[in-house]
Amino acid sequence: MGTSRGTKPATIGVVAARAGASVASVSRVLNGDERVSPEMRARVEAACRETDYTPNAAARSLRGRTTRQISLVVEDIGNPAYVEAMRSLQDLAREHGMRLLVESTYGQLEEELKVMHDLGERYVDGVVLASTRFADRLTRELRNPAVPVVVIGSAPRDVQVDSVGADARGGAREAATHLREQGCARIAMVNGPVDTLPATSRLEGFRDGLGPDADPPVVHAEAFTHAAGYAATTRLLDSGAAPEGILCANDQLAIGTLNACVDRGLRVPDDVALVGMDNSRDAGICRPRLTSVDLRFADRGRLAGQMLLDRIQGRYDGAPRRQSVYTELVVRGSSDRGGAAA
Amino acid sequence: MGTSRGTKPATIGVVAARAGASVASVSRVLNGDERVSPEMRARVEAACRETDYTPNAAARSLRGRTTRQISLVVEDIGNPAYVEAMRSLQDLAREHGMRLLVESTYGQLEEELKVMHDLGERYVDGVVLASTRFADRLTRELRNPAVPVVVIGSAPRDVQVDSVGADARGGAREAATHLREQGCARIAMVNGPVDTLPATSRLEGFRDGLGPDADPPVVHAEAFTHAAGYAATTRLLDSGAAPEGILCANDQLAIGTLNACVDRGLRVPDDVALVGMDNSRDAGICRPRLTSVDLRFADRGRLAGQMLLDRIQGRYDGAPRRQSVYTELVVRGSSDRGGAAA
DNA sequence: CTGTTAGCGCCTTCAT
DNA sequence: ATGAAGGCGCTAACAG
Repeated sequence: MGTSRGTKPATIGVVAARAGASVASVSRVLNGDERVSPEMRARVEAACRETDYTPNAAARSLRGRTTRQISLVVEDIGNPAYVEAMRSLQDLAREHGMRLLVESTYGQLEEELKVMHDLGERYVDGVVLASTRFADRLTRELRNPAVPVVVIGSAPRDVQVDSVGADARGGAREAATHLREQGCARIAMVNGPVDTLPATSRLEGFRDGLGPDADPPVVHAEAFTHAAGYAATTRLLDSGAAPEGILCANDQLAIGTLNACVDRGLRVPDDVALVGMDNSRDAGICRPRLTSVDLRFADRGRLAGQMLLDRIQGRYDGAPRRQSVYTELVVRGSSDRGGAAA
Repeated sequence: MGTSRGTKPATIGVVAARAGASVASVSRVLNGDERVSPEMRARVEAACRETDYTPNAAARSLRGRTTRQISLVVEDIGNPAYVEAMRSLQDLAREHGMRLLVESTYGQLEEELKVMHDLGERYVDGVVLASTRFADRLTRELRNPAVPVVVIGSAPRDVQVDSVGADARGGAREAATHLREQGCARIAMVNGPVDTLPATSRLEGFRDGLGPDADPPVVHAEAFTHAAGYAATTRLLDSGAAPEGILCANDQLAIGTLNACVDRGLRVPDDVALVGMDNSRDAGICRPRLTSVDLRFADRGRLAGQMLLDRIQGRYDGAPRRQSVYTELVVRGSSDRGGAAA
């Protein structure tokens, strides 16, 4: 026979009738308008309770042209770094009575384009975009989005959009330097897919750290995942490189690299020292723990959300702002050949 | 000066004007109604393109009383098992032109209540709920939800709601039996928080597997997290239990347990064999790899989504349906004392 | 095949 | 302090 969901929800009109008031008064009470007598307020509130009234989000959105929803678009929600950004963003949204939608595009340009295009439907008030492959088409799409957009990560220089970057290049440089200081003779890099922005900047930083004369082996993984890191490292080791230190472009790759090394009987950090990037949750759950460059995704998620709210709530309406956070090398056991850290 | 977002989006009215048609015709074209002449269709489509028209989601929702959004409510989005459910659910949603909202409640009853209450706003067409602590109040709330709800996990017997369970008790039993077969003399359990449903059923299964005469040590972690698993295991080992096998109530706890063992110099699986539950991504990223009971969260996410769509799209309107999936023990290195598996 | 129109539920001037 | 009424953008009758 079906559930009792048949009883359709009360509207503001029903509440008004029940309270012997006008819809306007009910609306005022609902929205905390001062200009209502205490008795009226009491009657309306009682009526709301009695009718189990809840405002209709669609009607409010249509009328108020605001949805109280924001969206986070990431490439792969399996990546713990994005999960951290998501979490802080969700907390922020909640503090402001907003909801968070999550779209995972799996690095498919088509998906990202579709998501950005759908923004025209205005089902969200704004978007935080964490994308690694800014193709030309997406760039163009971003020139005039229907709602505010804030990018987490490196936005191309010619794209005019708010962004919260991190000095990944500097972080990679520091990591490479650290590996040298640990006495690693040959240092290699397990990088991300060639066509991604992070791969570019992190490789630059890696080379910065090793100096212009070095010609270090670099392999590119097919994705920023454990499996891809494992496969890429296998290729690297099979090539006979025999590195004493490896910088991985993110922690997921580093975990894959760690496992590849372990499975070959290499001792970490004695035979080979490892450094990852992101300092995500992954870094603490392996043994040895992973040295990693903290790219502060949680902070950046919140910062991005704040910039977005500035736009949404009209507090800021100027030229695109580019924020950048400091990065920090967190040394743990995977690279500590002195023997101090765990 | 601000961006060019000032140009407000075209409505169906301007498209109609531009095409020299009525709004009805435009609406028909938009919705694939057959009863329009090819010329009309062409004109309207051109006008849509020229005006860069995109339908307004709020107006459609208000009119059609459907939002094309569903929501996933989980306790902790940091748990990879939920991430898997989320992923498959998002894929399903996308296939049906729907969007997914994610709410992470961190096990706060207040948050869950609020989320369930907000459903009255009808900002989503339905909800998939993955909750571990069904308090009485939530149970009551669930008695008459504003939109369809499907539960992933064990719904209490007296709650009338669609659900997709897994035979966790049977899985735990199988895991305990497996540990016995591996020759573990003393077997302990690192369980989840006492007041959670999974903790109960998994403990039952664990006891089933060890037999009625056993009185195994059981510690309860404060949460289903790595850190809590580490802490609980430390307590267990400090108590002098010296188990040769440990069943952990989920993979996150198991990772924590693994690290606690490693940090104490215990060899896994030789000194102590470990089994987790969920068979999430975590199980494959540690060394040794984690033996785990597959609770099939990805499958269950999709199944839950399908049951939800059945309700939303009116294909099913009967009594609550309870599905349950089989579980499967996946043996890996952490418990393999024979020496076969990796 | 095409157009006109009512109304989804709400907020907000504008009057009183 | 309260009420009446228009309209947000769209779809689905209903009329022609």
